[in-house]
Amino acid sequence: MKKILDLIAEQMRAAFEDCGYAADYGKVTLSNRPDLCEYQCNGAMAAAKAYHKKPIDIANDVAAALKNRAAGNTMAASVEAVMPGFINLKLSGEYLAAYLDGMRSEDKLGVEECGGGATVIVDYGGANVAKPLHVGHLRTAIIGECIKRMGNYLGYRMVGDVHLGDWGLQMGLIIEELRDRKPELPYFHYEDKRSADGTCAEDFPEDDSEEAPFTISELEEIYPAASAKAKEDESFKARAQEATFRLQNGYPPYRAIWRHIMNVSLADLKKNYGSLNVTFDLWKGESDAQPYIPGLIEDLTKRGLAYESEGALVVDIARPDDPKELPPCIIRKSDGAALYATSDLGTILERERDYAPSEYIYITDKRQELHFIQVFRVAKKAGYVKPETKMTHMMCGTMNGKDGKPFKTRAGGVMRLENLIREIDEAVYDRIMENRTMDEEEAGEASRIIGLAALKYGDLSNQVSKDYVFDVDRFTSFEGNTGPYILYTIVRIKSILSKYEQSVAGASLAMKYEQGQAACGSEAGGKMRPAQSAEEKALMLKLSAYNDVVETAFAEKAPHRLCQFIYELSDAFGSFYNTTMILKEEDEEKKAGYIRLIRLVKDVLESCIDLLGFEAPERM
RNA sequence: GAGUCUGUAGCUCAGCCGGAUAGAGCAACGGCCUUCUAAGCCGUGGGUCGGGGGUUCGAAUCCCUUCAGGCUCGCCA
Repeated sequence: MKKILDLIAEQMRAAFEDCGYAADYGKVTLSNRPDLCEYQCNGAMAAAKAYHKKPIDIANDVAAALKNRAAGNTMAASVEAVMPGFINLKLSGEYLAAYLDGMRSEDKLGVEECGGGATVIVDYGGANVAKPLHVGHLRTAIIGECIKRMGNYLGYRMVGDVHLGDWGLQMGLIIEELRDRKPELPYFHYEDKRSADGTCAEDFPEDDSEEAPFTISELEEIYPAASAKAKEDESFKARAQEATFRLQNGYPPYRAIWRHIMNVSLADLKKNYGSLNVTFDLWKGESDAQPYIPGLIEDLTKRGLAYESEGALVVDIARPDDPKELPPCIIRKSDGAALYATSDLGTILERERDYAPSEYIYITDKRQELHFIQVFRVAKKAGYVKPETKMTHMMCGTMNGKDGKPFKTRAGGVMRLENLIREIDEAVYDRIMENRTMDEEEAGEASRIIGLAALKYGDLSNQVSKDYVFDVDRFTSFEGNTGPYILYTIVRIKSILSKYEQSVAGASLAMKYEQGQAACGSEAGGKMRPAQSAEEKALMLKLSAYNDVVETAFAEKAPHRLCQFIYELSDAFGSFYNTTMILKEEDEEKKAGYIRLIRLVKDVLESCIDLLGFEAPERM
């Protein structure tokens, strides 16, 4: 469906042309003075200078022309020119009701699929293997999931990749720490067995079926211990580097350990991301890029793009118009090892081969800005990515505590994601139990759903690029502009709808037998009615902006716009609900109209929270 | 030092490709439940949009300058 603002603007542009002005001045926006009008056009003031006329004269002319045109259709209820030159417009109730009927009849409630099936890679998550997810992973996961869902909804083919950190020194550290702790493990007796009988008796199965001889809890404890040890113990660090080197060169026992670590860690990561309602299409990692790296380096070197500098192999990426000269991108360290940028470039080669996406979206902490400038420029310069392919780096602000500094636990450590989630769920649970009569099981289930909404909405309602204050107390207080408030709105609507359906079902049981499914929700076939009150009109106007909001939120990569919209929609519903007794309405046709309206509100809200990545409970 | 981002009510944030009286929420205060979930609704108070200059009919929004804070600045990821 066309966006309602565009439909109005079409008329407005035509009206400007009717009066001999350029159509461009006919831009229409939502009114910022709801007390005066619903939509406004400021074009007359902009046109005043170009045409050497008084703004109000132009506005008057155009308003008259618009009324003239409007005679042939039902769009506007009122059009007026106001000093100094605003053109104010109110929509007719019939027109608005018909527009909402259009939304009701479409699968996506009026949202057009503008994506055309174009493939977009979304690289978010960035979890490290064998390390627990912590709050630093929260934003990118939540935002990435939302971007992916919005894109899919709009008809893009979004491919989400977690892109694990699975190939660095951390693996060597774990291997050596494991050797110190459990020297009896077969990985560390590969040569013994081999020399004993001359064959690889203790070869390690290539499949991943064999159970790993350690648990995720052990791994999570091993890594920090090993990391600390490496800082103090040079020989340990050297061993870890050697182990890393051997792993990367395919030493079978270490490959086996690596696979086992991956299995254990992946299962845990999937569980944790799952509890956030975050899923990935691809569970690729840095290790998958390794096969591309030798060819990459050879290619860049052969073509003269990469050269030796201070012992490292680098590619220049500076441009003359940069405000500051940017350092070159290092693709091979002086010790010969590849690094972050190399791995990301290798990954791009693989993605070009497998997907040839029309856009890349990387979602990371903003501190990685320089890294992605470098990688993007090298990829474009070398022609690995087509010039027209968009490469976007969404830079997330930091999640701070109430003190304005990066979020920490009370003890001062890094907060594990699962602990954070548990803390929120428990706060929600307490809240439910103190206010509501709900059995413990249902409350437990509800607290997970509501807690996730509180967490995600609290994050997504802030601008992506800005730092924001994460305040558990505030997020779990659930008043005002919060996720639970949105859920509460949905739950209240659901409650009314189910009561209505019960009454309809009771009244028309006989009819139901005859007409099959038609009886229940018999209001569905009817038409939306023009608003009967200011509150109802405001609610309908807000609803009509849905397709515009979704499109804008994705185009601007701005989930907070979606949050703002559903808050305003919930707010408009709240006012309507408070002034209109829906089920007590005696006029059945009027009541059915209310039901049609609030059902659409519910559908839009549910659709939005699905895009944001959470859901509503049945009761709360 | 250079680059970059941020600065809006006591607190947390919208608004920023120029438009009418700068908006919400929290906190404070006052109303509204024998009526569809009061996690709600209605209302009151609260602002030199960091400061200064400029462009414009018109600036929180654009430009310059200044102050304060964050982040980044070649071999970590």
